[in-house]
Amino acid sequence: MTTIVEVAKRAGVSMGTVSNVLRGTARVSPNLRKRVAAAIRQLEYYPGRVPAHLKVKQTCMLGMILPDITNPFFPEIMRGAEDRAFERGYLLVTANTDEQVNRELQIVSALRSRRVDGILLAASACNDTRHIHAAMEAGIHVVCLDRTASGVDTDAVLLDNVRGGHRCVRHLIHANYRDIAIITGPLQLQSANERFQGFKDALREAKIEPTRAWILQGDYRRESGYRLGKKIARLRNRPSAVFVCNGMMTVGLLEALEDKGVRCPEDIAIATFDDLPGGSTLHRRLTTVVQPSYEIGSRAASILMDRVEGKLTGPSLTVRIAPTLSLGDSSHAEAGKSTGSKSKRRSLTSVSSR
Amino acid sequence: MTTIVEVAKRAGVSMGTVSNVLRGTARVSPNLRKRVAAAIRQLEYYPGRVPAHLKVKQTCMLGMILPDITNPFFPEIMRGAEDRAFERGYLLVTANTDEQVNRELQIVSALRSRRVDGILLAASACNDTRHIHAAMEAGIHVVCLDRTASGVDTDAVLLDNVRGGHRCVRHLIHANYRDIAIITGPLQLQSANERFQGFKDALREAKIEPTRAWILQGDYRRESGYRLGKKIARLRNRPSAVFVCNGMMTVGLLEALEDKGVRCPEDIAIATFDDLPGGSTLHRRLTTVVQPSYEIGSRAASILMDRVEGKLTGPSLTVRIAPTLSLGDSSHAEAGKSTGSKSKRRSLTSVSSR
DNA sequence: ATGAAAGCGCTAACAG
DNA sequence: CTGTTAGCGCTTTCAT
Repeated sequence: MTTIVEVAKRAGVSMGTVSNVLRGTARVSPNLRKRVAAAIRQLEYYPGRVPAHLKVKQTCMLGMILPDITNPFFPEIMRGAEDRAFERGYLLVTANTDEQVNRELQIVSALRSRRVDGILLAASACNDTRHIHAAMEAGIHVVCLDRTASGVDTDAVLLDNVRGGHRCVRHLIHANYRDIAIITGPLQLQSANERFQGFKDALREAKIEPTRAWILQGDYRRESGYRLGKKIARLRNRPSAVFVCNGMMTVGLLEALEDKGVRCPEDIAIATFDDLPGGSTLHRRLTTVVQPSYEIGSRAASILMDRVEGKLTGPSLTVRIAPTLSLGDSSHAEAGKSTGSKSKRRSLTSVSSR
Repeated sequence: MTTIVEVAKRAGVSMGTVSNVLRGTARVSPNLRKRVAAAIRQLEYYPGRVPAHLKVKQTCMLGMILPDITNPFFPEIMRGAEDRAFERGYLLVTANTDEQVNRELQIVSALRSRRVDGILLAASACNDTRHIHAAMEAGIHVVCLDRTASGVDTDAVLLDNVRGGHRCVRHLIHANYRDIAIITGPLQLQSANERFQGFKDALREAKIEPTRAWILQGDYRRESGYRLGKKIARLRNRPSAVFVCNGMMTVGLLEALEDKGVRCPEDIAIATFDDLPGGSTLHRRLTTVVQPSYEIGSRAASILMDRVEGKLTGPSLTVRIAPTLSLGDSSHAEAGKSTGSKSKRRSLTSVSSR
């Protein structure tokens, strides 16, 4: 492997000079600069950042820990983060936890040993966050994404889940559904809890008493949507609408309903969090709370790099991002026969008007 | 930051000894070993791999270059690769090219400067592969995924595209469709070309003359599927079936058909490469050539690490992975009204029988 | 079995 | 402006 010394020798200068032209640290005479450039080209020298890191305490690598990139919610987040990172010369080291704290622990450890400058974390549902604490104490910046790590004071970029759930359910109520079931996420997860809260708020506002049997706890995964969908289909007093707290569960729910011959929206209305996998268009019949995932990743990465570079200091920040309500016809019984009407997508704020 | 020296001091041993207990390089007396362990715990010492790399020429990081993680075909590949990598102590540094060679070039460069041990590459469609050549000459192992980099002799894990296309189209023919259109991928891409080849082979076998106007070139992206779908819908002599060469374009095609009021399969049959985003179940009506994406990533990563570790030597390997044909009813006109029949999924080999 | 010491490739003072 | 030099944190001989 070619090193800086060889380049220096070849160009007949000192390694300090080579370093200087490479990094622009100091002014170098055009003459030498040219010779160095030539040597670099001839030797195909590739400056290595690894040893550099020993001096300059930066690797320009960010860890990105996600539950599962296979969940279509996350790739967009990753793109958002990557695009910002790449612009600023950072690379992303990514890993999936499958929601297992144990794995999260190993990953954090692996990232620390590689000396990443910071970590973007969509924390697994668990109260044991000692590893996060430890990392932060060691000076590694952490920005939480989508969900916070419980009991740790980090920067965070989160969706305004309460609001999303609230508006979504309110929409159902306004559309004249009053018997509304909910399929929640795993309630130990902050986001799931908040969406549930939004649901309850909306019911309370409308003075609707929540029905026990219509509160079904899922785990954000397809299987649970399927299982609970079957349960709903079998219910003697079936709700007229379901609010589903994420996209994967909605996929499962739709399968279950199809299997049971329950039609949407004729027999039951659906409104859900998350675009379904593949973008909304294919499923434009669904009414969904759309999360600006790309922006979530993008904002989080920017904050993280600002911290790393010292451009951002002070107490930790929490950014709440507003979701958007996309109106399909899964929540309008009379629209059942519609053929291919485009869904309207409005900013949530504007939806507040009836 | 705690360093190995401080640990050594604290434990009252030399840094060499600490290193030895850490890496198990040499036998250390239980006594000292215990003291070292204690010191490490007290100081919360986190061995860093960065300086280690200066001696041991390995970073245990693999680069993974994909066109776009947002394309639902890739997350599974990434999981496959990551799972294998993580097992063996490697981390993945990922980046997306958006099919732009220029960006690919920058990424390769960034990865090289971080001294990754090897690169998993789903190459962008381009003939200029000097950067790949250069990387390989510099001793960085490259394994191509899904598509090869043209003109470079690397290991590769590819789908058997010709076979997939062939079987899929043959299935259409057996189902009595003879007027078959194709929406290809970008033909400068090997995979697109091969699928097209499979299409042609199947027609030739059935002695069907290909119709010029039914050969539509797309670019694997949704928009092109939509555009070409409209074109098909407008055609005076409309084909009775379409073979679509990837999932994203099928999404577009379905949209276009819906917009034009063309029903599938009553008006036109569809068979496609790739599960649609969200898993097959939601779209189980579609007949698809299913790629074992997880396995592709998994195999590629294993080969790469074997190369890196010298467990695999010799000429470059090409693994061809067999796809699976999943029969839906999008390719059976009479099944149009079916409500929720499960799709049958058979191994391709068994499909060879009529 | 353990310690001392010489680098790995690069950066950053510091002299000149 | 340019060269010299002293590390960065760790591994790895090589003596002991």
